[in-house]
Amino acid sequence: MPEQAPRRQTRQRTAVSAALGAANEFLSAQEIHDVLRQQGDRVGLTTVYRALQTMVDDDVVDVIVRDDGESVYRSCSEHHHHHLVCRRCRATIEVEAPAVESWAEEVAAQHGFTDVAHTVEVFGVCPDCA
Amino acid sequence: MPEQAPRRQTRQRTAVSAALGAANEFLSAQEIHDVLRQQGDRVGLTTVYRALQTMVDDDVVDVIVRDDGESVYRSCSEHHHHHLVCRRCRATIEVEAPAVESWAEEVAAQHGFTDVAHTVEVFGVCPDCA
DNA sequence: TTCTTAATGGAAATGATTGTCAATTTCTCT
DNA sequence: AGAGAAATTGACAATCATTTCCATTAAGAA
Ligand SMILES: [Zn+2]
Ligand SMILES: [Zn+2]
Ligand SMILES: [Zn+2]
Ligand SMILES: [Zn+2]
Repeated sequence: MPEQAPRRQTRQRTAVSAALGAANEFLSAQEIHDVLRQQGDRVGLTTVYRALQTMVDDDVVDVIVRDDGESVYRSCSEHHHHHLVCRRCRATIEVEAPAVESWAEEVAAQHGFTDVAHTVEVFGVCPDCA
Repeated sequence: MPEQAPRRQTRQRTAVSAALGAANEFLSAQEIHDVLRQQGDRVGLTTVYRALQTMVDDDVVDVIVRDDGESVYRSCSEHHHHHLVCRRCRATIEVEAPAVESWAEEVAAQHGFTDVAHTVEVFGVCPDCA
């Protein structure tokens, strides 16, 4: 039973959530902040970071860390999935990976590992960008 | 034919390479710098960063970005592989993932993606730490 | 040995993220 | 509606890994 922290509904959180919902790609906190500013939504950058953090904690947003170390966020479906990301336009498709799930379990078990988790991302160039 | 950049053999690069070779785990640049200092090898932190970067470019070192955005490095075998990492002691095992390789190809092809790459890491608690 | 140029390293700069804390706002209770 | 406790906000400072700068050093070819 994951402790439900109290979450108050504020203009700022609604704005961040809406911005993420409108995008199909992973966005950084700074990018979200920029989007909001251009829309006229005045939200502090610190607040954007905090809103994203709570959304990640609540499992309503996925976060991945890019090669350059910057974290990027995306509104995703709730069931377990992975991502197919275009490295040109950053369009993102959620994909299921049953073969990977079972492989991860298997290889972990073979080596006696417990409490297993895994990260899987696929990158490429999408048809539109090719 | 990947352009071979000229690489001079220096005391510093040898030291970094040796430190990585002696470790079984992923180490950050700072950690490598600390290890060298404790051994009496005086190497500038900037130089450690540069040595690691060239090694990554030359494909003799693997790098992954941790959740906190810090890059960590490890001397790995040359063939394509993935990692099973203990989140307690950080012991690392190289693993093959034929099922994952074919799945990645497949899912990318299904969506018309080309120039495909992927990242796969498995985390857990090793038998010694359990 | 001489020379060209890659390599080094200390300090300063960069840039994302987090900490601080007073002011504001949400939401419950009356 | 009004009061009050507690969560939230936001401007600014602080942190911290990594990069940039640049003058000095040293590897390797001739
Ligand atoms: Zn997702
Ligand atoms: Zn490896
Ligand atoms: Zn362990
Ligand atoms: Zn693979």
